[in-house]
Amino acid sequence: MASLIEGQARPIRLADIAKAAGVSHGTASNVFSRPEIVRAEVRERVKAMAEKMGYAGPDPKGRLLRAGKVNAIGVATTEPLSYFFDDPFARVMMAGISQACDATGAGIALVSAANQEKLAWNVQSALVDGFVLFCIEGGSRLVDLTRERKLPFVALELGFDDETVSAIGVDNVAGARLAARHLADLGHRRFAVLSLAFADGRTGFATPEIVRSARYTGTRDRLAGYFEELSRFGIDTARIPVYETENEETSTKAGLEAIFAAGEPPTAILAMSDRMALVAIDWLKAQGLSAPGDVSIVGFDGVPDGALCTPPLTTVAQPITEIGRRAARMILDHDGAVRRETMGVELVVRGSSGPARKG
Amino acid sequence: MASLIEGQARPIRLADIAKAAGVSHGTASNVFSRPEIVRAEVRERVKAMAEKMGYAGPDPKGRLLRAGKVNAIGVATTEPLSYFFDDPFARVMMAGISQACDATGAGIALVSAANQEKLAWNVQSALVDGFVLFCIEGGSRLVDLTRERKLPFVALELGFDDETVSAIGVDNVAGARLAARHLADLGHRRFAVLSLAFADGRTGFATPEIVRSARYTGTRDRLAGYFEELSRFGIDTARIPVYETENEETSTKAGLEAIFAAGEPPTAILAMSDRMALVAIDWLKAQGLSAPGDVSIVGFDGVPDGALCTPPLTTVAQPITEIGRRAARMILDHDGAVRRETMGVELVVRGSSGPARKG
DNA sequence: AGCGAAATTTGAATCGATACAAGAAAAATG
DNA sequence: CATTTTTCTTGTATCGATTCAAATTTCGCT
Repeated sequence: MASLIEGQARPIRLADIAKAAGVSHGTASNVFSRPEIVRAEVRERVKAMAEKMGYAGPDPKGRLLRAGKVNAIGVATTEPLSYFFDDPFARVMMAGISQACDATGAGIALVSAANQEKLAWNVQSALVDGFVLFCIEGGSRLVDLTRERKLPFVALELGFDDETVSAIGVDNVAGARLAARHLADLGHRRFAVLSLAFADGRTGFATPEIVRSARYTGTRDRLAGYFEELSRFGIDTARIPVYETENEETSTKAGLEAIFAAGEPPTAILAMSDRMALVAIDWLKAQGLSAPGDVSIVGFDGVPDGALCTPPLTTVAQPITEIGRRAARMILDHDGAVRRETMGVELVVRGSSGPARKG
Repeated sequence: MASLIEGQARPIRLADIAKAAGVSHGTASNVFSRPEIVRAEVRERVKAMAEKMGYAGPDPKGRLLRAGKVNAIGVATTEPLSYFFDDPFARVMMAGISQACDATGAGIALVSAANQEKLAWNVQSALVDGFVLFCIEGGSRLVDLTRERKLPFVALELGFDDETVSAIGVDNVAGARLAARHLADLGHRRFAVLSLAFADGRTGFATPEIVRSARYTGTRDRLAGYFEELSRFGIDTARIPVYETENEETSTKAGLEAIFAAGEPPTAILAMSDRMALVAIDWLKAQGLSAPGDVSIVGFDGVPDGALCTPPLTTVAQPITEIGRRAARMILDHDGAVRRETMGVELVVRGSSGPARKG
């Protein structure tokens, strides 16, 4: 059976009601966008006609072309869209972005795609005034793609050396040092590192070679911070296993297995993300090991979940919400300048780290 | 100081590079949208010119007007945007919506506003092909506003009698009965209800009068389900306090205080949302009462947080993700028909409910 | 009634692309 | 070399509004 929609040939345009009401395009437009400059009588006549003809109001598609501004910012990632709602880090970040958008009445467009072609298309065709980029796996490609749009954009997590792109991130070296010092102070001497990616698509133990040629400087900086600090305690960092994961469960578990399979197990794990740290806590429990009894763990990020798990996670907390707010504001009040901001971090000591076992 | 942006008079258009490359609009357009039909030589010439002039590629604003389809669905609420990332129920729902969008490559536009005028404007000007409406507080206004756009939309939570709007919800009566029976079976006889709103902007104990004239039929149905079932156990439902909250912390605590201040305290609380149930658990702990020792609690929704808290929450679980997926698909493959779907619910018994204390 | 000022209304131009019928050029065929 | 095909290219119309200078109407006042 034919639906109501199919009945009407095509949607009513502003021009249609203008003609029907016997006024010009311009006046009809004014009735909706600046009603105060139209004579009351005419205004009512046009409105009545619009009502009668079932006019849906000025179509934003038309307005947009004329006005040029969408009043929305795009948030893009190479992950699927559900990442924004599943990942705790992303959620907190989005909350910050939301706050800034709420304050100015701007909207948020979520942009993503599983595969490369679609990502390109989605970034190219997103109706936004600028982008906030979640630079995780594949971040550099995303930056290149976005640059093409010639719209303002901010990369989150400062993962790039490239000084020409605006970015907000944290002091990775300082944060990593905080974590390392905390564990060293507790007497730990045997460490392992669960690392984020140094380059796209890698997984497994990272060689010094890989570290040196890291594309993601954030990862490199965190490792550098760990090592610098541990060196000061006389620890031979060359012997510390560094396992690169994809920051999710499977590869993190693989990393833990590899780390604990090889020789003398660590008494402390430095994880470059809370996500990996939380997986590690679960994994240890499953192995019959206790945290912090047998192994201490310190994460990085400061996601809320870390406070809720058992034991609660010691971590290097980033001001995630504030980063999100600032990123959104950078787009919203964009002035053409490239800005690179570095935020401070804070060590939050909770239950997952404790004194090293004697012996 | 003048920025680079101010330097160039205005962004380069497709027409500009067409002229510069000595081809027509049409050909230039084809170079980008259907490169295969343009002779290789010409194609390269145009592309080179585009590159040289710093053309950002076809502007989606222009394309949109011509094409008509945005390829994005709007998700709207009367709450601030951060609601989508803060509220556990919303998050799970959004995950479902995201999955459907990922599958078809569609984008998601988040629409909201704190105040009424902005809400109207944001709904009117959202660049989307349809809406999914989170009908919470103020949902009916949102529906009215959205209807004006004459775009397909789906109301979540079936909160309306209005049979002309597409909606997806759950069988509230059946779900409520499940919860009530569970507690009655455990021997409870003194109940209290933490209720969602019956109408906008109300808070406090609900009179039969208020219940009768409920605008939100979802709330009414849940209450009816509770009462029907409890009646079968010979419980006088007229004596059960029903406190209407705004489904957040403050008013829920106020409700608990009011309930426990009045006469004989309940041994079981029926909460119409997990959110309220979780607040109740915390509140009881703070009062030195234990759940389920002193008071049993059963929630409604089945958000993941409920499984994690202490004690874990017994609740009536909705298939939230599936609802989200279906809602998004309704918009994505819209066919003009009004659809109203009712999903089943499931009682998930966890630690927050236990046998009633003797005496 | 007549005149200038103020308030409205008009209509063409513009925003930036895509679609398509028709024309032109190149390639294939006799 | 003429003719038919095939492959490209062109130019115009269209998508749906907003803007703004110019034209017109209304109004207040003498």
